[in-house]
Amino acid sequence: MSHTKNEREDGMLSKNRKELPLIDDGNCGDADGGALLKKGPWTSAEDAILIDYVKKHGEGNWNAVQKHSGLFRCGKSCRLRWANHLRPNLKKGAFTREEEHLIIELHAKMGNKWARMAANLPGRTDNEIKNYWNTRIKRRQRAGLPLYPPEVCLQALKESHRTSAISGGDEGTHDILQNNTYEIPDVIFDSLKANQNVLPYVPELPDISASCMMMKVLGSSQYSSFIPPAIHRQKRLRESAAFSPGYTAAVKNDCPLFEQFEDNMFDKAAQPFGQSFPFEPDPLTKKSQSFSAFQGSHALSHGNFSASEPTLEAVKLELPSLQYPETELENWGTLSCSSSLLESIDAFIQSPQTTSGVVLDSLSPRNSGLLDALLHEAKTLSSAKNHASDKSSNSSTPCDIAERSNFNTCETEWENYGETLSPMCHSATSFFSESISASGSSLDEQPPAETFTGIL
DNA sequence: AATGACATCAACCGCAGAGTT
DNA sequence: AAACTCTGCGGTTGATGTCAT
Repeated sequence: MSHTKNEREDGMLSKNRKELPLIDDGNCGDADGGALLKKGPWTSAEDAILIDYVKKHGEGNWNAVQKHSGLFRCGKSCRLRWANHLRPNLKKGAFTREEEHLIIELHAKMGNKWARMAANLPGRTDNEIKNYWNTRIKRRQRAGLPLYPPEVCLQALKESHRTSAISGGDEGTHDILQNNTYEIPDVIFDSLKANQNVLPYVPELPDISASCMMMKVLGSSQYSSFIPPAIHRQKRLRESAAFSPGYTAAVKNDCPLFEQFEDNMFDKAAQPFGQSFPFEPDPLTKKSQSFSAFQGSHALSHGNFSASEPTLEAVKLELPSLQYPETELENWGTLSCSSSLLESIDAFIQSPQTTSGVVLDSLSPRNSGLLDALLHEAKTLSSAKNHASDKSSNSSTPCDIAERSNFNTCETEWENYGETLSPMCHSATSFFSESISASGSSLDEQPPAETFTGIL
């Protein structure tokens, strides 16, 4: 591929980029003694030089390449070219189905950790995976489909329950918070690797570590106050900002109620939390920061949407992702769980924990990611209003609650509650409803109707 | 055939962490 | 301890290809 392109480039130095090859100002982010460095596509001649250099000197010390080889490329560029195109054992061509499955699994676990994902896909580069995922995002956004198959989401929910049960509270969360690298246990990857050869996908997913999803949530400013100082503030801001523009636009357009919520709710909601409310009370930035709470609540937010690709349908179509089948990957297991899962969400929303636990809970989103983040948000908001009601047992899991929940009641109450408060009134139920109306057009992305009848 | 929208890919940029001086 | 360098990562952009109209 790259070769073909290079050959073409060699033959036709036509368009501006080739006629006037971009010359770096000399630093390429690095010191290089002031030499003019070329940018833009690599030619096969340059490739040959680089390959030759690496053969002689080995990888690394990329900044020395230019000095020793006469290649007018900065070290970064050389490293990238080598890593993505020239190094041996690179697998070219489209991803196989197995690889696609694996990428989805890995992304559910890790988020946008392309390099680490690449480590689990021999011969593939982080750039390839990243491109694949971004393409997938666009494709599925357009089709109104979730990024993650329900199985992955369900596993996340299960994981969250298990983690909660084991940690008996927020300790586990704190552990994870402090371990901001959110390492995935090797055993999980071992499991993944073991499954690599038995794909197409088996519903019996390896343990989905929801912590990664949570960390995506934590990347948002909502939880920035919980992230230990070890995480660079700039990075936190960057991460939280990554999704914000599109999301903000999306909700403002798709969920007009949020305008009211935005203006009124956070003042109200913040009161019970005092200074602990996890937003910076900067009046100048209040809007965006406040909104980040919801941005953060969407566990799929960070990493699933490119900040450069804000789409209006993103939120309403992506939020209920766990309700959609991955028709593209039809083996993602049964969806029978989805409706109960859905009910669980609404039921759990409807059954906030005791007031005494509210503050603590609000400060400690459990490490289940997607679903718990959603639930956590809902609970937090619900608690702001629902001081008196302590209807349900704290020990109830969403699943337990779901079994005895009244779906309609949930929805009604949320409608009432959310009328002036929250985009989450569109959450769970409403978002799902909206999403259903947006059906994909392409064959592999068309959501099967039967799935939705089970939900609604 | 022309055109525009979308998809794909390669490459760059800025940042952060680790290592070194 | 501070400054510097190298390396790697993730986000983003731009060029090109492909497809539909």
